Amino acid sequence: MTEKPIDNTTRLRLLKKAEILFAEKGFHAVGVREITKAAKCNLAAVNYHFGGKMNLYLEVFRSRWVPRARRIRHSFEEALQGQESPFIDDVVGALAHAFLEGPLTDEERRCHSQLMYRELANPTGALDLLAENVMQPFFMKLRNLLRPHLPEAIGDDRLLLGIISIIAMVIHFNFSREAVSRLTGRTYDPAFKARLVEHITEFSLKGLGGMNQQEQQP
Amino acid sequence: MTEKPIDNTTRLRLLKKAEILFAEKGFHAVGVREITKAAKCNLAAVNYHFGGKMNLYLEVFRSRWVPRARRIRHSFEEALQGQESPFIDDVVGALAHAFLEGPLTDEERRCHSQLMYRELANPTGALDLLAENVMQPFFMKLRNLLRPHLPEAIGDDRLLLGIISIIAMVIHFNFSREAVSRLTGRTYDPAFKARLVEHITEFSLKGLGGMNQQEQQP
DNA sequence: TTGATATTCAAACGATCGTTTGATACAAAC
DNA sequence: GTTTGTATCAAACGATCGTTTGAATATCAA
Repeated sequence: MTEKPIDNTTRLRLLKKAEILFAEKGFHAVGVREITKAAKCNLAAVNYHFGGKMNLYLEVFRSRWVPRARRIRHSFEEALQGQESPFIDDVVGALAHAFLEGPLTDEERRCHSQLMYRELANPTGALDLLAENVMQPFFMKLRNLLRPHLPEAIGDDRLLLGIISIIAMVIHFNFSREAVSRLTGRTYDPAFKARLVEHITEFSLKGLGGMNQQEQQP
Repeated sequence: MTEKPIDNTTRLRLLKKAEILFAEKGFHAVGVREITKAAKCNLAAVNYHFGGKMNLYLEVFRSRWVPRARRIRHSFEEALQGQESPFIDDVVGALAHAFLEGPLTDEERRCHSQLMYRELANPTGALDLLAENVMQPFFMKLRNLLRPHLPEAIGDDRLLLGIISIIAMVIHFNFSREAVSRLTGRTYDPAFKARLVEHITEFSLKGLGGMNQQEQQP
């Protein structure tokens, strides 16, 4: 399957609507009837085109989520274009920007992070796909970018924890929007998002950079 | 309902098993039959004692999740015992400790964070309960604790973002254990948890403290 | 023991789930 | 026109869902 880039309309409509619904409600909370109704096609279309609800779910990740993750990563790398060994603040800034503002529309971003977090919370097999093909390589890339600018005393594990922390913030501010909005009293308009990027960059920069001022690990 | 602290065994067994299953699989993915089978009672017991699956779910949060959140908070405040105005690193350290090591067993902690994150991802009405009665007051408490030690130039919003970032790390390291383990190659044994507490404290401390060295917000 | 109340149980309820079926419409190839 | 293969459709499938029912059982005061 997935030999050619078929732009079958029904198939594509199903993927688009399914992605939105899966992101909004989660795999189990969405019915096939709800998806096909949203995609304006027949109930049997899911089984005809994908061979089942679960396969549709996996295909959403394969053909929609992963490419979008690549777009984010490209945006990140483009922001660092040319620089072979960019400064830390450039790296962190580009990272926060790519995720919170980046190349995606707001709807896409919401969809994207919701799908990922649901999969983190409820691994269904798609997690393996994400972890191995997207997250792992990205983390390694980040480590290699940050490594040259940090004291050698900072072990790889230490650096890795720092990176995970940054990602944790990016994810959290992206994902728990409702909680964040409730606490800060602000909506996710461009101004607030810019504010968040600034904050994450600042906070992470200090958090990372300050690590060498601490006493060495025994 | 919930007039007296009845220790009805069936009721309690249902709550305990339901909590574990809801945490593991999420509300929609768990059936009433699965719960009653785990609790070794009749299928109709859920409706008899709680009046429905959803009410059971809400009661899990009311009578199990919230009290545990209180225990965490008590542990946090106890770690700062006596000190009217503790240092920042004490506050942050106590915070990370309370969540990652704290008073809960490992199973309880897993259960606790999974339930919360599922509710953040899929608000079902329990979120209101959590946000208003637990999260909001806790965040205000943190703000008041940290405020005296930070330059006045740091606005409340800035401080709030910092706190949210810390919580984001705590949640993330607690919640996405599988992903973290995969990336770091370490299991969540006591040594690694202590390492995480140390890291979060360090990272947050620098992140917070460094904020005043940045240029002022226009 | 009796009567009243609270709890448990097997069985079935209607609704909805994901999936399958077989007929039908439509296209290009022969 | 006929054939062949793809796509869509209404309808129904069996399974499972949360919930209800009514009888059986346990508990305990009078």
